[in-house]
Amino acid sequence: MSQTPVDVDPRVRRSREAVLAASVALFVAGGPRAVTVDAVSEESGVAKTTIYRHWRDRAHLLADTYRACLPVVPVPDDGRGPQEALRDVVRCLVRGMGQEPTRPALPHLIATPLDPVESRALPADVMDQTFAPLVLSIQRAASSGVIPPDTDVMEAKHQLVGFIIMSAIDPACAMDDVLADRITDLFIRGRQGQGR
Amino acid sequence: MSQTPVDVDPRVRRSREAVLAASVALFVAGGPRAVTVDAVSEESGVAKTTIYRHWRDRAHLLADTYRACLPVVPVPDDGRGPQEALRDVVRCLVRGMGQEPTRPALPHLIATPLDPVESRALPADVMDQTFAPLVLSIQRAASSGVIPPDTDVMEAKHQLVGFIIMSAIDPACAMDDVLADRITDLFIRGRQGQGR
DNA sequence: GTAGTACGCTACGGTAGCGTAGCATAAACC
DNA sequence: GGTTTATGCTACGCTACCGTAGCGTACTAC
Repeated sequence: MSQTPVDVDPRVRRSREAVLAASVALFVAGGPRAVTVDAVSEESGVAKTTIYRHWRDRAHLLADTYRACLPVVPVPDDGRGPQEALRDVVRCLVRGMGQEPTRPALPHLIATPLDPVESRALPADVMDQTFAPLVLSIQRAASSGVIPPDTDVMEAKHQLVGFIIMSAIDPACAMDDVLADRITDLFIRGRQGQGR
Repeated sequence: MSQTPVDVDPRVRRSREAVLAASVALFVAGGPRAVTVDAVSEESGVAKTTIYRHWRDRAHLLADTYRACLPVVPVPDDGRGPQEALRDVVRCLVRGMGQEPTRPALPHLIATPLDPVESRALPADVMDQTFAPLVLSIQRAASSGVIPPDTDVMEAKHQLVGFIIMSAIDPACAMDDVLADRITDLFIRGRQGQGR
């Protein structure tokens, strides 16, 4: 639903894109609560009735808006070894989280799925998909010995994701490869020491 | 405003506590949006008019509700050295974040201050106060050499806070001293290696 | 050029929430 | 016991938002 096909009536295409752009802007600025159909209509210049011709109700519009705010992280190619793969994923994640519209939307991206009202049309695991490549990389790093083989993958995920997200929430923080590599290094070094 | 004095009309005391308990429950269950004056009135059994006799408007009620959801973390006593002080603070934080009502409210605690509508009566730095003792401990750890003296304190804060918060958001995660100490150890060990 | 279709506009009905007014009741204080 | 004060109750007016209906217009495709 987020991907509008190309071979479609250009009017439809235009409307859908305008609506989604407006709703993303509103979500970023004010969270799910700000994404009202009336506000989206006003902001986008698309009539409210037209919005309802493309989305069943507000919940479905919000679901697409939510997805549009998430960064796309490619699965690691693993060609140059597990450590480099992990490094690449963290870089992508840091860059993705640092970009518009993800960065300013981040707190809302976290809270929305927890809201029983706002999350009505949201699949439970939308956010997880974003971090799936990271989890994969952690598993590979563990099974290849870059970090201990008995590493608790979920714990490691919390460690990395938490670091990244908190950095992204801090507006003073530069979300670049320097930070990404630092996050990766601190992570690996902490786990390479003795003990589990 | 969150602390009702003891030497006050017991009716006032009762009303305030019932209202706050109800609004916290609603906030936990559904975020700031669920904290409507009507819902709080219904849930608490306190008349809406009475609520407005104690809180100027909904925004002020929500501000007190928000504060009531934050854990209180004592400043480290530093008697047994900076490393143990850091360990203690992380333990308190992990325990605090793992408890009701903080844990289930966490996503909303993060998102609410970012919402221009909901945060109307919220001071900008309410959340920061919760982590102030941690920042202090990190600074002491740095100046005493437990971690490198040129440590970026804010970065270290993101690292620790992120880890803790992500763990608390995962309902499968046990928020106990074992986890706290692991977080501290991974943190210190990662920073003790060579390089900054 | 013509048929089909997407769109804009206006006007609804319904609901939920905010904050207030006025008055009766019950509890606390002395 | 009598006064003060907090509370409960009902009923408002106002606003914002949801989702729909009907009709005329403009664009697209062929």
